[in-house]
Amino acid sequence: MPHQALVRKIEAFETLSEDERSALGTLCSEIHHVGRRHDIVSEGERPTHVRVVLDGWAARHALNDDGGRRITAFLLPGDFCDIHITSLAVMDHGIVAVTDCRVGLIEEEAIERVTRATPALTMAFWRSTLVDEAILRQWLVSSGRRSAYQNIAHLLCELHVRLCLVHLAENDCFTVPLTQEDIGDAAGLTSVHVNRMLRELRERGVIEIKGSEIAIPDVAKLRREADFDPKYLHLRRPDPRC
Amino acid sequence: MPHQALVRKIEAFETLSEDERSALGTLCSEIHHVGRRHDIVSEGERPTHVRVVLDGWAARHALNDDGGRRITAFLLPGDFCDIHITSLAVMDHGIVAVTDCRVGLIEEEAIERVTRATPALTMAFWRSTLVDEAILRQWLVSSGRRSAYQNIAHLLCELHVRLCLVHLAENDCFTVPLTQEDIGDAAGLTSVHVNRMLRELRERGVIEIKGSEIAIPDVAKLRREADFDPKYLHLRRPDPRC
DNA sequence: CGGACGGTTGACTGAACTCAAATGGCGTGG
DNA sequence: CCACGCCATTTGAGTTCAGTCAACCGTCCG
Repeated sequence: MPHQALVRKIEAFETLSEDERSALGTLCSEIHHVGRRHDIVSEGERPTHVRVVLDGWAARHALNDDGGRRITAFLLPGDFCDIHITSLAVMDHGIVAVTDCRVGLIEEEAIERVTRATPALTMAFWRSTLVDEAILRQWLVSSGRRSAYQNIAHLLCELHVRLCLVHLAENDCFTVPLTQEDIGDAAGLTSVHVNRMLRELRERGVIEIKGSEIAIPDVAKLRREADFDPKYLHLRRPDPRC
Repeated sequence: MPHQALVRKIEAFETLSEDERSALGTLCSEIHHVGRRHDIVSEGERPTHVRVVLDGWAARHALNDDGGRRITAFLLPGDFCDIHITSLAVMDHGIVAVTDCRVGLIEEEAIERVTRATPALTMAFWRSTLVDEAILRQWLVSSGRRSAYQNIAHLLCELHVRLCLVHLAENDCFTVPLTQEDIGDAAGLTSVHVNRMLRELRERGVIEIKGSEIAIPDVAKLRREADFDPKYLHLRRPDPRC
């Protein structure tokens, strides 16, 4: 089952036939392994392939001139790096492996071939990019108009749903292989303040942390406190687990 | 010249033939006028057309539960509302007219027809959505990793370039029909603090404000202070004016 | 065993927010 | 043409949330 996550992610948006599922399986022409903290795509690079994360976590990030780093997206198993990036432009930011990753490389024309053949996949790819944008917008709301506490709570809610989609969250419990520094760079906070907010989340009983495992004892409560409404993730059906 | 801005915007990304330019002219099936502060597309709506701003300014915005408002994008003349939105999903945010607007409505199949016929336009549309995403990422960097002063300076730099593209900035001077409240909602700040930062920008001599007219006496200096690098806007050619 | 890395905590600082009041421009209607 | 109200801008004073700096701890791994 090499592309399990990819199929599951796409099926969050569109029901696929057996043929369409196997079409997805033929997409990757090559598979790379990228070690933790190494670049999957570097800033300034001109990508020749579309990439998809098959295993592990990655992060888009931009650096600013006074040494600051901002993570602008997390890529989970099943997520495309940039489905329309090929031959278009130079990367204005980098994508780095947060954990060791298995990354699939897709020929540009393979995407065209598959989408021409199966409109459902075209739809699913489009919707997937629309959702990526919606996530960016929610991060903006979190950054400027939510408290640090809500910001992090909202991020956890988002990760919870997205991990659910690819079966990486069982019983509202999942692995978050991020350092508090990573979370801070994603939320626009310092790692010290992330630590304080995580403590508060623990003390208020809305999350439980053991190492990099996070459990959410009361999903509704966390979502209420986070001002989280999963609508923006545009899931196909209201999955009872998500 | 009804769609001047649209042609100019697209030509920032791809050189067009006369045929392609006139193909753009046939896109809109209908033109609406939307008054200032009225919705162009409302949250919860299921759009049946793609929309393009032909005249005036609009803003994407999301509201959160404690009354906060966050603008996540400004739409300038020539900008599409959402080129892939049709029939895909319910809007998870609204688009509001910042000034009186002329908005073009485009049938979904008109987009398909035009892009099938002219690959250059397909390219240009894709690149345009990639740039929209890049702008979102830069706003995230501004929000969490730049000072309020830099945040606003960066926004002004962005608007300057984008207005240049559609010939709405002559001699580094342009109209910004935003209230300080609007700017605050876009930058993730309060209008009071926006006011203070604008004063500082004025006092430091990097901008001049007269009503809603803004002049930038020294573009390089403003960009240096803002940590602004226009690379992320992926312009086709380094236009000396931008 | 020792060093590196990540997490945790405390004391202090400061940037941005809040609240409040005053100012100024502009359109409308008397 | 003035008076009025509305809206946006401007400024000050006080507050607070998140950042900074620094120390310490725990654990993993070479």
